[in-house]
Amino acid sequence: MDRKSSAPTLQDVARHAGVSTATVSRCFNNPDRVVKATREKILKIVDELGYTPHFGGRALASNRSNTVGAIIPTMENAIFARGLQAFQETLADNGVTLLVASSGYDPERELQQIRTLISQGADGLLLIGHARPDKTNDFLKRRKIPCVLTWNYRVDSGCYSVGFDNRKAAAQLAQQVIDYGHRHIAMITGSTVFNDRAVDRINGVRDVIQNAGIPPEQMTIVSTHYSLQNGGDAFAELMTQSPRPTAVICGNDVLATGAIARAKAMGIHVPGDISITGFDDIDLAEVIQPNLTTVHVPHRRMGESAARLLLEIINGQTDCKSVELATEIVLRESLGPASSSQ
Amino acid sequence: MDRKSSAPTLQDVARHAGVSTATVSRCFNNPDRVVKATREKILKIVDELGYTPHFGGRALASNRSNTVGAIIPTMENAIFARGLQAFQETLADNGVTLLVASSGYDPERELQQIRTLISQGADGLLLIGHARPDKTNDFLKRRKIPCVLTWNYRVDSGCYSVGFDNRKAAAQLAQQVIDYGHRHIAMITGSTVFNDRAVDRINGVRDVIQNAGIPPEQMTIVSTHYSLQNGGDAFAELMTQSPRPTAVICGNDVLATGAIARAKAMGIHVPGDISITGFDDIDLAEVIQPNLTTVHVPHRRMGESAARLLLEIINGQTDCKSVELATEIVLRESLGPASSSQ
DNA sequence: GCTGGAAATGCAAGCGCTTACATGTAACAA
DNA sequence: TTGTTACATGTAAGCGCTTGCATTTCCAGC
Repeated sequence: MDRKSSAPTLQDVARHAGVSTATVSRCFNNPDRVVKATREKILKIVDELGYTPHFGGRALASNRSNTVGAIIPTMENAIFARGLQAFQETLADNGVTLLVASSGYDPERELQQIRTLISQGADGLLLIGHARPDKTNDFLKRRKIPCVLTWNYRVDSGCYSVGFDNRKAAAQLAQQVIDYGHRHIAMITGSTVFNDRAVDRINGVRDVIQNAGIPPEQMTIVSTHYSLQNGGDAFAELMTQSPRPTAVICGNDVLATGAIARAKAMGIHVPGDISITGFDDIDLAEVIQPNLTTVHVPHRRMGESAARLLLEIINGQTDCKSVELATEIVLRESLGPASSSQ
Repeated sequence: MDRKSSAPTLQDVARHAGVSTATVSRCFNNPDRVVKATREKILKIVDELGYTPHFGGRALASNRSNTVGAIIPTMENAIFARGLQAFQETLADNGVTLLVASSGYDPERELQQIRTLISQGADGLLLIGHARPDKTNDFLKRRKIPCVLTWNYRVDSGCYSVGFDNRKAAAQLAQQVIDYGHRHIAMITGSTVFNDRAVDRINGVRDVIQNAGIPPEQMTIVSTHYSLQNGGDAFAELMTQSPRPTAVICGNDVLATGAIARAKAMGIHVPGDISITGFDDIDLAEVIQPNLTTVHVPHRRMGESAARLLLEIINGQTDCKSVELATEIVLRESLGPASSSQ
């Protein structure tokens, strides 16, 4: 890499400015410990040379990288994008860079990504959810890696978390569905393997159903990967059932949108013939016809809070607190009264 | 950071394995230069200790980071997500890690991000589009930073690029609009400041309009930031014009979707009263009612090609070639014949 | 059992930076 | 003037790793 060989170093700056490397270094890290005239001279040279500090050297010498990592299941869908964007912005405001990797919902790959990010010098990590293999948890614990788990609030896991109560939120939504008179309810959910959000949402729905006197085993659950296509396919599968459900509760807005699109294609009217609900309240939810009744998740606030918490942990503050955020049911068109055609 | 102090080092591994640090290092970087028995012994220790190489040290010593950076305008919308995901996957297959930052369409911030990523040790960069301030181009050139510019194919810029011809694609789409009999055409576009994609798309439309004998200055162009809300607002603004356009060509699918949603809210029928087109062919396009006529962009292939090209450049291959990808007009419901009501 | 040479391993010099400590300098009180 | 203090700057020792070169080990061929 001849780029590197042509990159100016602290040395170069020091030489040109006629000072020692220590002074240049201080000029960046403790500006007030360098007298103004010197500082200006140095900064001028820095500018002329186009000097940028070398991360590796810095990390090596200071044992600090000012970098944190985030591993999300996928970048491809909007669910995580907004929260991540806010996370990144908040970090940037504090001079911290974000490294992003995506695991494709694969725990093995997640561990590998964690290792990579840590060896890249990440001072801390943002991860999604609490469910992961022991191997991963051991690694995090053994290395004492500052870590915040998001998208699900949980206190028992011994880790900091910023998120919301997926079970409660799903229950609230399910209660609405029940209140609309639905008794035959089905679910389309993402894979539940190492996905505590999905599991909690299912359990939330189960809680309510049971409470309403509906035998929980009567609720069909189709599990699939999150995509419009899969949401549609799962919906079609459910429509072969008899008796046909009058409401389909989907694990997220993507699945729900796929389901609605398929319903239309099958000539099934939503919500006239069947009600469909989502989760997340991404843009899609407001745009699809009929609009999606869903659970609004404060993605941006979640990202910001996670960033702040992670920075506190990294800085060794002792009074760090996990944050539970509230969600909100958004009633739109896709949920209506149970059709009497059953 | 006590994490660091507790992290095992190459030294530790070497000591435990009873070999020198050089051997351990070689064991990772030139496995065949270490005899099998030794290698196995070392790997066992590595596993026991949970050793992960320290990126900083490695980067410092080897002058190579196996990391590339990408700076995208925003993570919040799906446009870049899919391409980036493919980019990342291809890199990962080659043992390279991706660092992502987003600039919020701000050239100043983009430069700052570039600096950060480079000092983080990025061996190369993926950037969006070709238009940026001289300052930025100078920096890239002076540092000889391996770089591929995407989302727009262009040969003149002296940089490698992987993308498509925005102007031609927009022209093809506009031709369709003309062919449907539209004469009063308006555009909603993203900001054109340092956004060559937006500029090219406008020019593509202009080319065709002019060719069709319509005075180009007759085409109203509303420029705004990409968001559903803004797309809707811009659409409402256009509807106050007289004569009212019969077709609105939008700079991307997000704007177009916002426009369609607003049209519905205003009681304007698409495509009966007015036609609307998009660009990108993101998921949204197939899901919105009416489906969006748009330009399909091969996002995943673009990401993969960009990754391969960037890796070649970094590895010093001499026969690297920019890649032009084809786009495709996707005719769906939102484009129809010009209404005769004018 | 030697010898020569290839293969395996060790040695040690940095890579660019930070930082504890040493040194130099100026301002001021006595 | 001298001693004291406070502050600006310099000196140099690593941080964890790679790698050119030196050294050791091993074994084929005699």
